[in-house]
Amino acid sequence: MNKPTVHDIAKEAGVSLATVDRVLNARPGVREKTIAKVNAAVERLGYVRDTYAANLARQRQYRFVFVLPEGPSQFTETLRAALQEAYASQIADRVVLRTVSVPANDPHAIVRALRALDTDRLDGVAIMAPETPQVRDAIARLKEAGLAVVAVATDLPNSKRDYFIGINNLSAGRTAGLLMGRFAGGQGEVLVVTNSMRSRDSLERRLGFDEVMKSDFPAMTVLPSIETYDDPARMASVIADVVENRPGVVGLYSMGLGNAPLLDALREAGRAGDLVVIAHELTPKTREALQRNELAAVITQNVGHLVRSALRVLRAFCDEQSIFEAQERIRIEIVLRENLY
Amino acid sequence: MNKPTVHDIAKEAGVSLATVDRVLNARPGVREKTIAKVNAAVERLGYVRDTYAANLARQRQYRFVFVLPEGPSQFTETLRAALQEAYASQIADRVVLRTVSVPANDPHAIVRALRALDTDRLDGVAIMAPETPQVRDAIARLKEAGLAVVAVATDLPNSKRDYFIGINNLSAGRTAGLLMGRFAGGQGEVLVVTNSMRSRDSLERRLGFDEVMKSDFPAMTVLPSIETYDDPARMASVIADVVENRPGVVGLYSMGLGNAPLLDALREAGRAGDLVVIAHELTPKTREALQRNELAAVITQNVGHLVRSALRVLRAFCDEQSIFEAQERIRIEIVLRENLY
DNA sequence: TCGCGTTTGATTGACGTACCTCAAAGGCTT
DNA sequence: AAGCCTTTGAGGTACGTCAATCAAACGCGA
Repeated sequence: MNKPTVHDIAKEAGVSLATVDRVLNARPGVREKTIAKVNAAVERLGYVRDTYAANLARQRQYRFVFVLPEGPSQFTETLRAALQEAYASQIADRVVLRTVSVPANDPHAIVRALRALDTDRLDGVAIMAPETPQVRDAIARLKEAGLAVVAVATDLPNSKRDYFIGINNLSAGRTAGLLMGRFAGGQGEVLVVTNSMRSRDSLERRLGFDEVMKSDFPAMTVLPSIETYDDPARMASVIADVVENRPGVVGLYSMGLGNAPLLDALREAGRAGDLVVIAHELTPKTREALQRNELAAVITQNVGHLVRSALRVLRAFCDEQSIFEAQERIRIEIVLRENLY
Repeated sequence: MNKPTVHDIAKEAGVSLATVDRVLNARPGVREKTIAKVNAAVERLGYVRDTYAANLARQRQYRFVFVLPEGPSQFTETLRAALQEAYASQIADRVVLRTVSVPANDPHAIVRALRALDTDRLDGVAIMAPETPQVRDAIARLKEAGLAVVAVATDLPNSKRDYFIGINNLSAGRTAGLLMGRFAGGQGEVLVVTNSMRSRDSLERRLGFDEVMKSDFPAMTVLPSIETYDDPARMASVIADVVENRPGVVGLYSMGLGNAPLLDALREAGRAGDLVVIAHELTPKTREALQRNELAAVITQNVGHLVRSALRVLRAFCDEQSIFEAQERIRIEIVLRENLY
């Protein structure tokens, strides 16, 4: 009735414990025929290795580093919090975690941080950073040293990272487009704002947004993207301009970070709740705006999942195990006033 | 640098291993002062018990049973699949799982199944069943026997269950209402269908739907709920009636199970893609309908989360540990054509 | 200072797996 | 059939924790 152990396998297969061990751990010196016998016994008894006992015996440690952008952004802050939480839970079993902060938009600093990692004392790295040629090289170095490398939130598609954990920004943009079109009734102009179009995320979101607008809501006009460069004053003037000179604007899509200034500017201009406003990332600010009907929808990803998934995937790569894709797929979540949780 | 063990604690506190063990496992025969010394050492070194080594030594087994409605419903089928998956993963470490199927709408059979459970050979039960007085009593018996009991997907609010894992159906209905109102443009009539209004889920969803319709979209009219009793013919005639005699109907909200007949009937009537149709539960059928624009939105819960959460919560109750609420909260997910994953 | 009960220490053997060593048995070639 | 290499067996130690035993030290009142 109880779970079979290696001893049961040995008995069932009619071989010694040492042989079972050799087979299970793919050590050499066992005849094909014997291997088959052991595997058959494993099948018959439905044996599954107790990974925790195994890790205990093996004294396995997973030494991971998270390289994250520094600075007081809501997103990275919640990410850090989620990391803390995950570290305290069972998911971080046998994991030793460290975080390294790097200036968000300084490619050299990122590269320096990646180079500074002691690859001998490390098993895996999770990176959130924009991709540059130097970053690509630094990642190649990590891979050559035999580390597991995953990109988190922002993909590094052209580097040798093992896996990307995050949402597809093209789909996120398409989702925003579909929501915008349906909420706005398929008529009118839409303003698109972001802090910077230099980020791949914004580019991809815009692309997806436009695709859906064009195919599904041809009667709507999407205006060129406006960049605010994290400047609240610029944001305020953009909104003021819309209110005064653009009566045809019915919707506003905020693709990037910095929703707080946007929401403030809208409230100031007296247009909050009047336009269909769609933004990304669920934060205390956007949450409040949803509740006040100042935001129509927020498109987001669950940061807790992001972190847990990163840890699972890093471990899987370290153990050369396969990944259960469905579990690791990060969902594009749509949050309205009523499903704020 | 390495994780501290009980040995390190003993050294740090200047006591023996046996004493550390007594303190950590709350065994008697230790002076208050010594307990404090040990706890201080635990604090200082940041010791965390290796739960897996502990479970290994303790030979801990979690014997759980899932009581699920039988019959070929898409929802329970995906639930069973998710359970299989979870069982194969790390989450089910030291868990021995069994499922019991009961006829969905036979309260007596459910009670019989619950009574038949051998409480001596069981640590926890997860139940998905409608609440009746007899079910309440049966659950009280399980609790008296010292088992952990959680309700899954359908709450049993008046019984002694330890926890409910699932979405708030009032909020789900409100979410549907908000989507319906915005998608339909705040004008026209809405038809509401369900297989049966006798289920608490349908009642609560309808309540939430109406609340939002009334407060946010007063210009819309919500028609009385129509019950189809799982009868495709009845569904077809309902749809035919709408198409012929109800030109004012712009939206359709399907609250319950049985979306397949609904979608078939709509397609037959040539109105697929014409009405704003909102349904619950993501299945292959609803997924396909989203892709064809025959469904505007699906409101769903992630069944994988549901199952994993149930396992985690059952374990937590067995170990008298606290629950990390935020992780166990099941989200109301909104799925459109573009975020089908 | 004796005796008694309480508190502490020292030690041991599990749990399921990994990994190592040494010896024995087996098969193959010549 | 001897010699050699490959395969297998037997046994041990370790991992971190639990749980138990028995002995030793301690504190306290009389």
